[in-house]
Amino acid sequence: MESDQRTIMSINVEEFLGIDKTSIPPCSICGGPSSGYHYGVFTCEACKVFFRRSAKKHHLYKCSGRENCSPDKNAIFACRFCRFAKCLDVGMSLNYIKHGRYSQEKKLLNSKRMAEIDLRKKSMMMYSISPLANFTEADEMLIGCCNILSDIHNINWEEDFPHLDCLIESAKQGVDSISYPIEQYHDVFRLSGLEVDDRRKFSGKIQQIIEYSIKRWSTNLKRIPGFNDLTEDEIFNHLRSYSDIIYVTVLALKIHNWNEGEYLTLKISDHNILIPQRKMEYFLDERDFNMRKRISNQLSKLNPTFEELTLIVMLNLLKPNENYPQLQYQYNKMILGFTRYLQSIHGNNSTARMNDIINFQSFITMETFQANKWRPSVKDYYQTIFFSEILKDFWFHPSVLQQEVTFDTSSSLTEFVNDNVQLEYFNESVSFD
DNA sequence: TTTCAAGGCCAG
DNA sequence: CTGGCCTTGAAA
Ligand SMILES: [Zn+2]
Ligand SMILES: [Zn+2]
Repeated sequence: MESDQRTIMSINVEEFLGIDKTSIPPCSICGGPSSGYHYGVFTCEACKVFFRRSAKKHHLYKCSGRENCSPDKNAIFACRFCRFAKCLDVGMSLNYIKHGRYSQEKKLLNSKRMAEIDLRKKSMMMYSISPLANFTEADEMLIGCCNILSDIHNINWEEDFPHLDCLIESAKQGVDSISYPIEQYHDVFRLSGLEVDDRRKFSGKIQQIIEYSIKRWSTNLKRIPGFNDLTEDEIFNHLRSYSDIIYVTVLALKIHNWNEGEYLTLKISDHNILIPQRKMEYFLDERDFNMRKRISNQLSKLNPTFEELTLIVMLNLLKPNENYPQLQYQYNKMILGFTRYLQSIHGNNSTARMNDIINFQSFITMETFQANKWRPSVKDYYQTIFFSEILKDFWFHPSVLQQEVTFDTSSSLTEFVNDNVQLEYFNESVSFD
């Protein structure tokens, strides 16, 4: 009954998607923000008044260059000759003046206005063509990130794990042997160093694969612009803040599958290790166990495509922070590329889908935040079963457990933010303290 | 009524 | 001359 709805972040997705109906094409002359449709063309206030004055008085502008000057980065057109020339070229005309609100049926303009229609088309083309360069980059970013995520999981098992059969067999034996609750196992081990079952046979083998996967993440992420000047250690450090996101990919790619009856299925190459839930409850901390199931449930509701999965991952990994400000640009590209992907798949419903995805992403952030409260208490046990130095460092490094989870309003995702769309989290039973 | 550009005003 | 802001009035 108590539907736990939280508004952690409210965002105007319309604006974020750049499909806000009130948004106006940029100034066709200088590229700055336009103030509307002036003399037949979308222009800014400055270019509007510049054109009017220039067209009314016959100014004899001269170009000191080669009559092909462009506005500078601040959208300031230094050369009057070229500015006026561009106005004419784009089709500004004192004869084309519009008053009042826009008509629903501009297409029914009479033939006398055909000239103006052509000019308008021209300006509309400028509007739609100029952002394309950015879009191309953004699309490439999305495709590149998808490829990287795919490459990470495209493992040549024969080459990298020549004795995989043995490894799997041993892991299965370990699973079979699990027969005591964590407390008993851990108490006995702590006091006497004895193991009441062979769970370390399982975890020890699995940790080899996890370590190997982390390595693959680090090396492949290095291919992303923004990461390529970082060392692999730096990427590793960055990555360990996002182990829950990595787990999302593990679930999404069905490497872990909680949805097959009483078993958790662990898929490694073409081997399946079936772990009865009861044994899993003996193996994982209860809160950990429950969290993983919750994530699994939410994820199957979302049922993301591979591209969407890529976005969820990159939304986290590329989140700009003070250490890596260079990620900002890549992050923006990613979001733009993904936005276009969503629009091409869902059309008008892309906003709703984007909401679902952002909700899911925030759900994960919230889970991580909650989990980091209890994780220190299970550190001992987990470091017993996952004993390699790399994994100790990865899961239980102090910086991971102490990290703040912020829903910061300065991220570029929320820069586009406004408070029109209320996001709803957890439409069912997930409750926090 | 509301929307939206034209043109005036004025400081820089 | 430039350009932000405001008033005015046309059009839907
Ligand atoms: Zn302009
Ligand atoms: Zn010039």
